[in-house]
Amino acid sequence: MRWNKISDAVIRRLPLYLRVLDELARESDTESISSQELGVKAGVGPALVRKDLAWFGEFGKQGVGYEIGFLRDELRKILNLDSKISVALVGVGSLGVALTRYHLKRYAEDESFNLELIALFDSDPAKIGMTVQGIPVFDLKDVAAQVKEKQLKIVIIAVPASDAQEVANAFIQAGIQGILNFAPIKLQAPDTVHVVAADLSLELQRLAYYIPKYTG
Amino acid sequence: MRWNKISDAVIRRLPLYLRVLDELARESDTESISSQELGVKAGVGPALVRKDLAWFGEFGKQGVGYEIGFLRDELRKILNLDSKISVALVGVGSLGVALTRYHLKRYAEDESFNLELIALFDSDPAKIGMTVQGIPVFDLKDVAAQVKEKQLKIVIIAVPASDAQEVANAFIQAGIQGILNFAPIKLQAPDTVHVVAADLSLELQRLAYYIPKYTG
DNA sequence: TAGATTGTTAATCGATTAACAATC
DNA sequence: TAGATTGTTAATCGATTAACAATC
Repeated sequence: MRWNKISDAVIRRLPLYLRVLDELARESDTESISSQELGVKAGVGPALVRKDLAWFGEFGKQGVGYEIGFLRDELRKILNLDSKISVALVGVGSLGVALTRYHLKRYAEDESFNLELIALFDSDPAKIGMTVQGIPVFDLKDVAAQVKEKQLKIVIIAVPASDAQEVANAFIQAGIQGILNFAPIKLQAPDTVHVVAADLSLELQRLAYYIPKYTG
Repeated sequence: MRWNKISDAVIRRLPLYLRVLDELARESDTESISSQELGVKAGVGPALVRKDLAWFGEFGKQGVGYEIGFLRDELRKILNLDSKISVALVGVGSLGVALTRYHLKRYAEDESFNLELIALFDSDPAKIGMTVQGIPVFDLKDVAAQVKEKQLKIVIIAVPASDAQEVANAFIQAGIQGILNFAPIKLQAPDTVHVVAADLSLELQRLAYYIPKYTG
């Protein structure tokens, strides 16, 4: 499936819809849901819900709404979550380990979270060869070989800012497709590689703007 | 300082500019920077840089640009980062501990990261009374008292999704102003409390969209 | 002064919302 | 059939970019 140039604003709402549908499929016994209801649960207007979905096909029935299980399956397909995607994580420090645990928990609990963390990387000889939560830690030197062998598609970067670009380069070179970056720097990458910034400190600094200096 | 209704799109670029200016102040010996150069370094168009800054005042000189140290100081004031803001974190699991370490590192390394983590919370009696990286762990029952006593303004939520809303309610009740939420649920909060979602699994699912099924 | 760059207004672009014919 | 709700087009809203007079 290939659609031409759908806005990122649309794409970031799809996992939100998917989460609502997963929950409904689990906990509700209703068969269908209207754009109105889905919008309320996702925090989005009903017209926007319909417009977002309409980019990918006609999934609803007039007068009825969307069949929950069907729409969930379609969204999984659209998001490439209908088959497993292999994920790596680099930087087995406390953040890396915590993210590994977090990831495994999401994988276990959320049916639509079809991203499987199967390889960790570090440069510390004391860590290489270990397993963390059952996942092996490889030498950073083996990135190229492992990306190829394990068909790794996405890498989570949890190394210090000073190492992040170099590490990213190694994975880009090896043919990774997506990067989730926790280091507080802007990574340079070709247009073919999608980079998502998870920059905690920027978010906190932004939050500070909304804190009135003198409360009360 | 009070400006009326400046768009969130503007606010989220300010910490980015501030980061560039901090780096320039440290590593460069030039006095000033043009909107052109600042834009390149922040990944933003020059006209947008000027428009963003112009919301808050006239900080530049025609024909010259912006004086780096001055603009940095002004941005710190605008973002309320010119004086310390007290931050709490709840959920002293592996993610909470990792975020604590991450936070302390940012605080030590980044001059403009004036958000000080001074209190941790958990409900596990085995953790209450401990310190993590020198920061005390309090009982969740003491939220109200500690928020008041320590003037806590922001809380980082790193508890399981099932507990997140309840925990958020306790902090909201106690008068917290901002929440950074790592739990994979949409928190309900009054308009007076600013909530930022740090939802790792949504970001990864979004990234999956951009991964072509068959590579090569 | 001449060249450069700001702050700001007008033009453009893109995203959201409103409205409604089609139809289940 | 009558009521409800989709998919889609048109209207609105908001954000970014272009252009340029003011001025350092």
